[in-house]
Amino acid sequence: MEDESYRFVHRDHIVYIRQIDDHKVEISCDRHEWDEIWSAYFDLDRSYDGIIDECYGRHPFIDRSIDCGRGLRILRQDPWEMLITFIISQRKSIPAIASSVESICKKYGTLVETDRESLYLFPTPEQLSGADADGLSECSLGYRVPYILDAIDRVNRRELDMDALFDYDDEALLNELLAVHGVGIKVANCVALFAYNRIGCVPIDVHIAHAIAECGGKSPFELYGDNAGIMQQYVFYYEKNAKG
DNA sequence: GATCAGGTTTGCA
DNA sequence: TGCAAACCTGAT
Repeated sequence: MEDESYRFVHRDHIVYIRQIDDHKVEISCDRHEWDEIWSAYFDLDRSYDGIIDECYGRHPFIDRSIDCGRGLRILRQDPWEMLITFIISQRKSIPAIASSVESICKKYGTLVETDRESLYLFPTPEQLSGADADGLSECSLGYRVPYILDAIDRVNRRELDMDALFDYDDEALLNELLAVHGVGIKVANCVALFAYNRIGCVPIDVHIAHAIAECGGKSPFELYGDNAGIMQQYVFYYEKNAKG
């Protein structure tokens, strides 16, 4: 934002956070909303320092990634939004993904006025229930349109209950997600990790695959059990941003 | 104009 | 079970 604060949106909640100095931040919401919504969203109950202490020293490539990515956290984002967003993500660049998601928000989502700006929320399954192939095509979704329609249909028919999936174990959760047309193993793991906080799940995209190849073709993530997904995040950041 | 981008499906050994 | 080819579309 222009005043250098960051905006976060979770369902119909919006918060602005601005860093004041190394130890202070300014937060736009009240204590109650912070405790009810944002504390969980930022995964604040989890000690990332503790996880790093536990994991550090097992593999040189991972150690290097941790050194570059210290401070990263896995957000607990909305499952429905993550499902649709990661279906869209396949064979798209990040700017193209953002553009498509923005188009969907603007076309189907609710307009919200905060004291700083107006923006469109990500549409609920109900709001998308009226979407058709022509409308979705206008969001530059290409061959993903029938995938999105299947996801919308499954949720609105209650064949897929995004909230109920919180109670499933990892394997059952992945299987439910994989049943959606256009959802493969990578997208399913992304939703599991970034929406359901399954930090043992490791989405393998081109960057992670490249990292594994650099490790002689043997996945270093097997060394970390339930924390493998967090190591994946450090490696992803390292491969994409910090390397070289 | 060709190639690629945070994959998945489909078809065929 | 395993491996290519095909797939929409915008960016480089």
